Amino acid sequence: MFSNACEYGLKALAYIASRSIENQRVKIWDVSKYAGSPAAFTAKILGKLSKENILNSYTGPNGGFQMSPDQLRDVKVADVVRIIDGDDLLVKCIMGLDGCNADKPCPLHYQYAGIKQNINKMLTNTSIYDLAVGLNAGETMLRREVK
Amino acid sequence: MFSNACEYGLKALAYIASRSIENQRVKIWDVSKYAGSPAAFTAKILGKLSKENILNSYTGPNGGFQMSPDQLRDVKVADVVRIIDGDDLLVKCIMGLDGCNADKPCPLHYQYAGIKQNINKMLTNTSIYDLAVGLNAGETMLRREVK
DNA sequence: TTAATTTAAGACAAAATTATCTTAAATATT
DNA sequence: AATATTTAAGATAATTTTGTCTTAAATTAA
Repeated sequence: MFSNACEYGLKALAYIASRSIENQRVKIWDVSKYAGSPAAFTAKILGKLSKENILNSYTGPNGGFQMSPDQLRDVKVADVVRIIDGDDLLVKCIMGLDGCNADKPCPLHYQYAGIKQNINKMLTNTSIYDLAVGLNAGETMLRREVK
Repeated sequence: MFSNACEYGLKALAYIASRSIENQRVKIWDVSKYAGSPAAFTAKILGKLSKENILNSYTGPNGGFQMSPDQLRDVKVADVVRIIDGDDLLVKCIMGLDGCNADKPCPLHYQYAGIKQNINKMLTNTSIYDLAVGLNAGETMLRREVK
Protein backbone atom coordinates (compact mmCIF):
# COMPACT_ATOMS: atom_id res chain seq x y z
CA MET A 1 0.00 0.00 0.00
CA PHE A 2 2.33 2.76 1.26
CA SER A 3 6.12 2.61 0.82
CA ASN A 4 8.30 2.51 3.94
CA ALA A 5 9.22 6.12 3.27
CA CYS A 6 5.57 7.09 3.20
CA GLU A 7 4.80 5.22 6.42
CA TYR A 8 7.73 6.94 8.11
CA GLY A 9 6.61 10.32 6.77
CA LEU A 10 3.04 9.91 7.99
CA LYS A 11 4.08 8.67 11.42
CA ALA A 12 6.61 11.47 11.77
CA LEU A 13 4.03 14.07 10.77
CA ALA A 14 1.41 12.61 13.11
CA TYR A 15 3.86 12.97 15.99
CA ILE A 16 5.05 16.42 14.97
CA ALA A 17 1.43 17.53 14.63
CA SER A 18 0.56 16.14 18.04
CA ARG A 19 3.32 18.30 19.51
CA SER A 20 2.53 21.28 17.31
CA ILE A 21 -0.98 21.32 18.72
CA GLU A 22 0.70 21.95 22.07
CA ASN A 23 2.91 24.62 20.48
CA GLN A 24 5.98 22.44 20.78
CA ARG A 25 8.78 22.14 18.25
CA VAL A 26 10.43 18.71 18.03
CA LYS A 27 13.87 17.47 17.04
CA ILE A 28 14.57 14.67 14.62
CA TRP A 29 15.75 12.31 17.39
CA ASP A 30 12.46 12.77 19.20
CA VAL A 31 10.55 12.09 16.01
CA SER A 32 12.61 9.01 15.32
CA LYS A 33 12.07 7.77 18.86
CA TYR A 34 8.31 8.30 19.02
CA ALA A 35 7.54 7.29 15.46
CA GLY A 36 9.91 4.33 15.51
CA SER A 37 11.55 5.29 12.23
CA PRO A 38 15.24 5.61 11.28
CA ALA A 39 16.37 9.15 12.09
CA ALA A 40 18.50 10.03 9.06
CA PHE A 41 16.03 8.56 6.60
CA THR A 42 13.12 10.28 8.30
CA ALA A 43 15.04 13.57 8.26
CA LYS A 44 15.43 13.29 4.51
CA ILE A 45 11.72 12.64 4.08
CA LEU A 46 10.81 15.57 6.32
CA GLY A 47 13.15 17.75 4.28
CA LYS A 48 11.18 16.91 1.16
CA LEU A 49 7.86 17.54 2.90
CA SER A 50 9.19 20.79 4.31
CA LYS A 51 10.07 22.00 0.81
CA GLU A 52 6.47 21.30 -0.16
CA ASN A 53 5.16 23.38 2.73
CA ILE A 54 3.69 20.42 4.60
CA LEU A 55 5.58 21.45 7.73
CA ASN A 56 8.32 23.87 8.78
CA SER A 57 11.89 23.15 9.81
CA TYR A 58 14.27 25.32 11.80
CA THR A 59 18.03 25.00 12.18
CA GLY A 60 20.14 25.82 15.19
CA PRO A 61 19.48 25.55 18.90
CA ASN A 62 15.76 25.49 19.62
CA GLY A 63 15.42 24.29 16.05
CA GLY A 64 13.44 21.27 14.91
CA PHE A 65 10.18 20.58 13.13
CA GLN A 66 6.77 22.08 13.63
CA MET A 67 3.48 22.50 11.81
CA SER A 68 1.73 25.86 11.70
CA PRO A 69 -1.98 26.21 12.53
CA ASP A 70 -2.62 26.64 8.80
CA GLN A 71 -0.71 23.48 7.97
CA LEU A 72 -2.47 21.59 10.73
CA ARG A 73 -5.80 22.68 9.27
CA ASP A 74 -5.03 22.13 5.61
CA VAL A 75 -2.65 19.21 5.12
CA LYS A 76 -4.36 15.97 4.21
CA VAL A 77 -2.91 12.47 4.22
CA ALA A 78 -3.39 12.45 0.45
CA ASP A 79 -0.97 15.39 0.08
CA VAL A 80 1.75 13.49 1.90
CA VAL A 81 1.15 10.27 -0.02
CA ARG A 82 1.28 12.14 -3.32
CA ILE A 83 4.59 13.80 -2.46
CA ILE A 84 6.30 10.65 -1.26
CA ASP A 85 4.74 7.84 -3.31
CA GLY A 86 3.21 9.75 -6.21
CA ASP A 87 -0.45 9.43 -7.09
CA ASP A 88 -0.47 5.77 -8.19
CA LEU A 89 -2.52 4.72 -5.18
CA LEU A 90 -5.09 7.40 -5.93
CA VAL A 91 -5.42 6.92 -9.66
CA LYS A 92 -3.72 3.76 -10.95
CA CYS A 93 -5.47 0.66 -12.24
CA ILE A 94 -5.07 -2.26 -9.85
CA MET A 95 -3.82 -4.51 -12.66
CA GLY A 96 -1.63 -1.82 -14.20
CA LEU A 97 -3.76 -1.54 -17.32
CA ASP A 98 -2.94 1.73 -19.00
CA GLY A 99 -6.13 3.66 -19.61
CA CYS A 100 -8.34 1.30 -17.62
CA ASN A 101 -11.85 2.68 -17.24
CA ALA A 102 -15.49 1.63 -17.30
CA ASP A 103 -15.41 1.48 -21.13
CA LYS A 104 -12.19 -0.52 -21.34
CA PRO A 105 -11.99 -2.16 -17.92
CA CYS A 106 -9.36 -4.54 -16.61
CA PRO A 107 -10.69 -7.83 -15.26
CA LEU A 108 -10.69 -6.46 -11.69
CA HIS A 109 -12.05 -3.02 -12.51
CA TYR A 110 -15.53 -3.35 -11.08
CA GLN A 111 -14.47 -5.32 -8.03
CA TYR A 112 -11.88 -2.63 -7.27
CA ALA A 113 -13.81 0.51 -8.22
CA GLY A 114 -15.55 0.94 -4.87
CA ILE A 115 -12.41 0.18 -2.90
CA LYS A 116 -10.42 2.71 -4.88
CA GLN A 117 -13.08 5.31 -4.23
CA ASN A 118 -12.97 4.58 -0.52
CA ILE A 119 -9.18 4.81 -0.46
CA ASN A 120 -9.42 8.21 -2.14
CA LYS A 121 -12.01 9.32 0.40
CA MET A 122 -9.88 8.16 3.31
CA LEU A 123 -6.77 9.91 2.03
CA THR A 124 -8.42 13.17 1.01
CA ASN A 125 -10.76 13.50 3.98
CA THR A 126 -8.26 12.67 6.72
CA SER A 127 -5.96 15.49 7.83
CA ILE A 128 -2.66 15.14 9.67
CA TYR A 129 -4.45 16.94 12.50
CA ASP A 130 -6.95 14.09 12.61
CA LEU A 131 -4.07 11.65 13.04
CA ALA A 132 -2.64 13.76 15.85
CA VAL A 133 -5.69 14.25 18.06
CA GLY A 134 -6.05 10.53 18.74
CA LEU A 135 -2.40 10.41 19.77
CA ASN A 136 -2.81 13.26 22.21
CA ALA A 137 -5.96 11.66 23.58
CA GLY A 138 -4.07 8.40 24.09
CA GLU A 139 -6.53 6.61 21.81
CA THR A 140 -4.09 5.71 19.04
CA MET A 141 -0.38 4.95 18.86
CA LEU A 142 2.60 5.00 16.52
CA ARG A 143 4.57 2.14 18.02
CA ARG A 144 4.14 -0.65 20.52
CA GLU A 145 5.99 1.09 23.31
CA VAL A 146 8.49 3.90 23.49
CA LYS A 147 11.94 2.75 24.57
CA MET B 1 -0.93 -1.96 -4.25
CA PHE B 2 0.43 -4.94 -6.26
CA SER B 3 4.09 -5.20 -7.31
CA ASN B 4 4.92 -5.27 -11.03
CA ALA B 5 5.63 -8.97 -10.67
CA CYS B 6 2.18 -9.54 -9.20
CA GLU B 7 0.45 -7.52 -11.91
CA TYR B 8 2.31 -9.53 -14.56
CA GLY B 9 1.42 -12.77 -12.82
CA LEU B 10 -2.27 -11.95 -12.59
CA LYS B 11 -2.50 -10.74 -16.18
CA ALA B 12 -0.61 -13.80 -17.41
CA LEU B 13 -2.89 -16.11 -15.46
CA ALA B 14 -6.01 -14.34 -16.63
CA TYR B 15 -4.90 -14.86 -20.22
CA ILE B 16 -3.81 -18.47 -19.67
CA ALA B 17 -7.12 -19.18 -17.95
CA SER B 18 -9.07 -17.61 -20.80
CA ARG B 19 -7.34 -20.03 -23.18
CA SER B 20 -7.55 -22.97 -20.78
CA ILE B 21 -11.32 -22.58 -20.74
CA GLU B 22 -11.13 -23.30 -24.45
CA ASN B 23 -8.78 -26.24 -23.80
CA GLN B 24 -5.85 -24.39 -25.29
CA ARG B 25 -2.27 -24.47 -24.02
CA VAL B 26 -0.31 -21.24 -24.54
CA LYS B 27 3.37 -20.39 -24.96
CA ILE B 28 5.23 -17.74 -23.04
CA TRP B 29 5.52 -15.46 -26.08
CA ASP B 30 1.77 -15.53 -26.49
CA VAL B 31 1.30 -14.73 -22.83
CA SER B 32 3.79 -11.90 -23.04
CA LYS B 33 2.08 -10.54 -26.13
CA TYR B 34 -1.48 -10.64 -24.83
CA ALA B 35 -0.73 -9.63 -21.25
CA GLY B 36 1.76 -6.94 -22.28
CA SER B 37 4.41 -8.18 -19.86
CA PRO B 38 8.13 -8.93 -20.39
CA ALA B 39 8.45 -12.54 -21.49
CA ALA B 40 11.47 -13.72 -19.51
CA PHE B 41 10.31 -12.05 -16.32
CA THR B 42 6.80 -13.42 -16.74
CA ALA B 43 8.21 -16.89 -17.37
CA LYS B 44 10.05 -16.74 -14.07
CA ILE B 45 6.88 -15.70 -12.25
CA LEU B 46 4.87 -18.47 -13.91
CA GLY B 47 7.57 -20.93 -12.89
CA LYS B 48 7.04 -19.97 -9.27
CA LEU B 49 3.26 -20.19 -9.59
CA SER B 50 3.59 -23.53 -11.34
CA LYS B 51 5.59 -24.90 -8.42
CA GLU B 52 2.75 -23.84 -6.15
CA ASN B 53 0.21 -25.68 -8.30
CA ILE B 54 -1.54 -22.55 -9.51
CA LEU B 55 -1.10 -23.71 -13.10
CA ASN B 56 0.75 -26.37 -15.08
CA SER B 57 3.70 -26.02 -17.40
CA TYR B 58 4.88 -28.37 -20.13
CA THR B 59 8.22 -28.45 -21.95
CA GLY B 60 8.91 -29.40 -25.50
CA PRO B 61 6.91 -28.99 -28.70
CA ASN B 62 3.23 -28.48 -27.92
CA GLY B 63 4.40 -27.36 -24.51
CA GLY B 64 3.36 -24.19 -22.76
CA PHE B 65 1.15 -23.19 -19.87
CA GLN B 66 -2.35 -24.31 -18.99
CA MET B 67 -4.71 -24.42 -16.04
CA SER B 68 -6.63 -27.57 -15.22
CA PRO B 69 -10.39 -27.49 -14.56
CA ASP B 70 -9.60 -27.95 -10.85
CA GLN B 71 -7.18 -25.03 -10.88
CA LEU B 72 -9.66 -22.90 -12.79
CA ARG B 73 -12.28 -23.66 -10.15
CA ASP B 74 -10.11 -23.28 -7.07
CA VAL B 75 -7.42 -20.64 -7.59
CA LYS B 76 -8.29 -17.25 -6.14
CA VAL B 77 -6.58 -13.94 -6.79
CA ALA B 78 -5.57 -13.96 -3.13
CA ASP B 79 -3.55 -17.16 -3.65
CA VAL B 80 -1.53 -15.52 -6.40
CA VAL B 81 -0.99 -12.30 -4.47
CA ARG B 82 0.19 -14.24 -1.41
CA ILE B 83 2.70 -16.25 -3.45
CA ILE B 84 4.16 -13.26 -5.28
CA ASP B 85 3.82 -10.34 -2.85
CA GLY B 86 3.30 -12.14 0.46
CA ASP B 87 0.32 -11.43 2.67
CA ASP B 88 1.11 -7.82 3.61
CA LEU B 89 -1.80 -6.48 1.60
CA LEU B 90 -4.17 -8.90 3.32
CA VAL B 91 -2.99 -8.46 6.90
CA LYS B 92 -0.60 -5.54 7.36
CA CYS B 93 -1.39 -2.28 9.16
CA ILE B 94 -1.61 0.63 6.74
CA MET B 95 0.86 2.68 8.81
CA GLY B 96 3.16 -0.27 9.46
CA LEU B 97 2.38 -0.37 13.17
CA ASP B 98 3.42 -3.74 14.47
CA GLY B 99 0.50 -5.33 16.30
CA CYS B 100 -2.01 -2.69 15.24
CA ASN B 101 -5.54 -3.70 16.28
CA ALA B 102 -8.73 -2.25 17.71
CA ASP B 103 -7.18 -2.18 21.19
CA LYS B 104 -3.93 -0.55 20.13
CA PRO B 105 -4.89 1.13 16.85
CA CYS B 106 -2.72 3.22 14.59
CA PRO B 107 -4.11 6.67 13.76
CA LEU B 108 -5.61 5.38 10.49
CA HIS B 109 -6.90 2.09 11.85
CA TYR B 110 -10.63 2.82 11.84
CA GLN B 111 -10.59 4.73 8.58
CA TYR B 112 -8.80 1.78 6.95
CA ALA B 113 -10.55 -1.16 8.64
CA GLY B 114 -13.47 -1.32 6.21
CA ILE B 115 -11.26 -0.87 3.17
CA LYS B 116 -8.94 -3.64 4.30
CA GLN B 117 -11.91 -5.92 4.78
CA ASN B 118 -13.15 -5.13 1.27
CA ILE B 119 -9.71 -5.76 -0.22
CA ASN B 120 -9.66 -9.15 1.50
CA LYS B 121 -13.12 -9.91 0.16
CA MET B 122 -12.16 -8.93 -3.37
CA LEU B 123 -9.01 -11.03 -3.33
CA THR B 124 -10.48 -14.11 -1.69
CA ASN B 125 -13.81 -14.10 -3.54
CA THR B 126 -12.46 -13.51 -7.05
CA SER B 127 -11.08 -16.51 -8.90
CA ILE B 128 -8.73 -16.49 -11.86
CA TYR B 129 -11.63 -18.02 -13.76
CA ASP B 130 -13.66 -14.91 -12.95
CA LEU B 131 -10.92 -12.79 -14.51
CA ALA B 132 -10.91 -14.96 -17.62
CA VAL B 133 -14.61 -15.07 -18.46
CA GLY B 134 -14.80 -11.32 -19.03
CA LEU B 135 -11.84 -11.56 -21.38
CA ASN B 136 -13.46 -14.32 -23.43
CA ALA B 137 -16.70 -12.34 -23.52
CA GLY B 138 -14.80 -9.29 -24.77
CA GLU B 139 -15.99 -7.31 -21.76
CA THR B 140 -12.59 -6.74 -20.17
CA MET B 141 -9.04 -6.39 -21.42
CA LEU B 142 -5.42 -6.81 -20.40
CA ARG B 143 -3.85 -4.15 -22.59
CA ARG B 144 -4.88 -1.26 -24.79
CA GLU B 145 -4.42 -3.09 -28.05
CA VAL B 146 -2.48 -6.14 -29.14
CA LYS B 147 0.40 -5.34 -31.47
C1' DT C 1 33.07 36.37 17.33
C1' DT C 2 33.33 31.92 18.90
C1' DA C 3 31.22 27.70 20.04
C1' DA C 4 27.39 24.67 20.21
C1' DT C 5 23.17 22.94 18.19
C1' DT C 6 20.32 21.57 14.65
C1' DT C 7 18.66 20.75 9.96
C1' DA C 8 20.23 20.56 4.75
C1' DA C 9 22.37 18.38 1.15
C1' DG C 10 24.60 15.13 -1.07
C1' DA C 11 27.85 11.23 -1.29
C1' DC C 12 27.90 6.59 -0.36
C1' DA C 13 26.23 1.87 0.37
C1' DA C 14 23.15 -2.10 1.03
C1' DA C 15 19.13 -4.53 -0.25
C1' DA C 16 15.12 -5.44 -2.98
C1' DT C 17 12.92 -5.28 -7.30
C1' DT C 18 12.86 -5.58 -12.07
C1' DA C 19 14.62 -7.47 -16.01
C1' DT C 20 17.63 -10.00 -19.40
C1' DC C 21 20.62 -13.62 -21.07
C1' DT C 22 22.69 -18.16 -21.29
C1' DT C 23 22.67 -22.93 -20.62
C1' DA C 24 20.25 -27.07 -19.18
C1' DA C 25 16.48 -30.23 -19.12
C1' DA C 26 12.35 -32.18 -20.91
C1' DT C 27 9.49 -33.48 -24.67
C1' DA C 28 7.80 -34.37 -29.26
C1' DT C 29 8.62 -35.37 -34.05
C1' DT C 30 10.97 -37.28 -37.74
C1' DA D 1 18.87 -41.49 -32.55
C1' DA D 2 18.90 -36.83 -34.02
C1' DT D 3 16.75 -32.51 -34.13
C1' DA D 4 13.68 -28.92 -32.95
C1' DT D 5 10.79 -26.79 -29.49
C1' DT D 6 9.73 -25.21 -25.16
C1' DT D 7 10.11 -24.31 -20.22
C1' DA D 8 13.59 -24.45 -16.03
C1' DA D 9 17.18 -22.60 -13.60
C1' DG D 10 20.52 -19.66 -12.51
C1' DA D 11 23.94 -16.00 -13.64
C1' DT D 12 24.15 -11.34 -14.55
C1' DA D 13 22.83 -6.56 -14.58
C1' DA D 14 20.06 -2.22 -14.13
C1' DT D 15 17.06 0.37 -11.34
C1' DT D 16 14.69 1.68 -7.31
C1' DT D 17 14.23 1.74 -2.55
C1' DT D 18 16.09 1.96 1.79
C1' DG D 19 19.33 3.56 4.72
C1' DT D 20 23.81 5.80 6.66
C1' DC D 21 27.54 9.01 6.90
C1' DT D 22 29.95 13.32 6.22
C1' DT D 23 30.17 18.03 5.49
C1' DA D 24 27.83 22.44 4.98
C1' DA D 25 24.70 25.98 6.35
C1' DA D 26 21.81 28.32 9.57
C1' DT D 27 20.81 29.79 14.09
C1' DT D 28 21.34 30.73 18.92
C1' DA D 29 23.75 31.96 22.95
C1' DA D 30 27.60 33.21 25.54
